[in-house]
Amino acid sequence: MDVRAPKGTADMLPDTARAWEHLTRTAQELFARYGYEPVYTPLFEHTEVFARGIGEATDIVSKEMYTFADRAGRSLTLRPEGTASVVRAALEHTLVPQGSLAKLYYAGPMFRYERPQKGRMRQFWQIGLEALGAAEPGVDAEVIAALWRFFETVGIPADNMRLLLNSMGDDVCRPGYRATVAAYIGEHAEALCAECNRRLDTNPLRAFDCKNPACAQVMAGAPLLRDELCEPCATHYAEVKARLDALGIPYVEEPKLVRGLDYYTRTVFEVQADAGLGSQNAIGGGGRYDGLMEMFGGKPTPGLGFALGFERTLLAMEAAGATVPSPPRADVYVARVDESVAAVVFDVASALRDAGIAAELDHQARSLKAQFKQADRLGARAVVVVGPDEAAAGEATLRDMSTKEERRVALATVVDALRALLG
RNA sequence: GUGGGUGUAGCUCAGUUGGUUAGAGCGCCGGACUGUGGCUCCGGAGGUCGCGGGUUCGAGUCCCGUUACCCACCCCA
Repeated sequence: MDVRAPKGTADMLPDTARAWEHLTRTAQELFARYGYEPVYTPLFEHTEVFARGIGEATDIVSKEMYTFADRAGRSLTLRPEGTASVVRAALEHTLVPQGSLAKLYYAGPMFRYERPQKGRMRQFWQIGLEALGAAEPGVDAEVIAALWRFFETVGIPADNMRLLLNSMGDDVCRPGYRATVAAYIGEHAEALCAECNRRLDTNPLRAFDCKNPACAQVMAGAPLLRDELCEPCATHYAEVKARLDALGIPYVEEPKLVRGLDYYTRTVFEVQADAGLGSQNAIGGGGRYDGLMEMFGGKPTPGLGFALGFERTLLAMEAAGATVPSPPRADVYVARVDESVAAVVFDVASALRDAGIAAELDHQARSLKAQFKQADRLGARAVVVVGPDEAAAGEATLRDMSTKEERRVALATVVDALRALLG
């Protein structure tokens, strides 16, 4: 049997798992302050949820989904992102009745069949947040602020990040702009790569993302949506920027920022961090999707959200020297001099644990010296030693690891004595 | 899907123009007048040299294939 985890997946070993718990805990505390509540949706959905929500022509749907048939023949897909599922759940459970606002966040694994590289896995972990029901620009600023503050909170300095911002317009102004860009591409077909030409019909705006130097040069001269937004979109965009300015959150307007998921409208944003990352430098991103709920058959409901990548965030944190808290693994180590007192030691450790004190003991009949070394490694502040002498007297020796002071206490008072010692 | 790089002890890596029992550091275990830590010293365990062919008297060292991982393109968190 091959014991290696499947390509593109990774076991979250203790250090990484602790980091994940730290980030999710940080998200819980921070997002709660912004009024968001947790939500968990299934790891797989009917394929249609993603196919229609994200867009048939997108890379994610056309070539990166883990799609399979279950035993009853249903076509299911492992979620490649979280927004479509949350919106589907909001529709199913009417989380956004007329005039209300649903503020939700989630955390968990996502799946995309891609070639793994630095910061890109087939199973990767995201924390995301969605605000459904509000069209006002203030929500855009709130969501972006939550994302930005999250990164700052986990220790990525603002100087190491940059927030890219753009508006993609809406149903009123985007179609016209799209046609304009398509026409522009048509005029410069000769100078553009095959991929850009191929996307002329499906998604011409993606040509702005093309890293082919020739394409980039041509697209640099293309008309910008920013200059052709309809009045409402232009006003909305200006308002979002004003709110961000007021919050003191720095952003860079990036007219060429075009997200790869079809559902985005108006505000789109991305946070990039260079230090520690490879070419996958987007640690978080998102945008507004005012037409998504309707696309699923619901009433027109505005909304927006973001997702941030756990693995990439961790890389950026490490590069910034940010650390994950790692509490001592044991407050107390209960050591035994020989096997004759194994039962006594076990009882003492159990009593400590029942009393809420993290206690560890030896299970391998190791030497006392080895037990002390272990106590040291675990960060134990005290060691309780029990040997034949102590056992015979119904006592234990209690050693304060920092002062090296030792004293004998009755077994019955060990818990209280340690409570006092540990403070 | 395309391209490049790398696969030697648990981890990070050395291994000379192919030549006898494959090494180091860290980690782990044990010991330093035998019931005690963080330092130091000593000792020990631990390796199908990714896998399969081939060349050769002889391959970790050369050739071919294969597989895994890494990085990049692409795309995205």
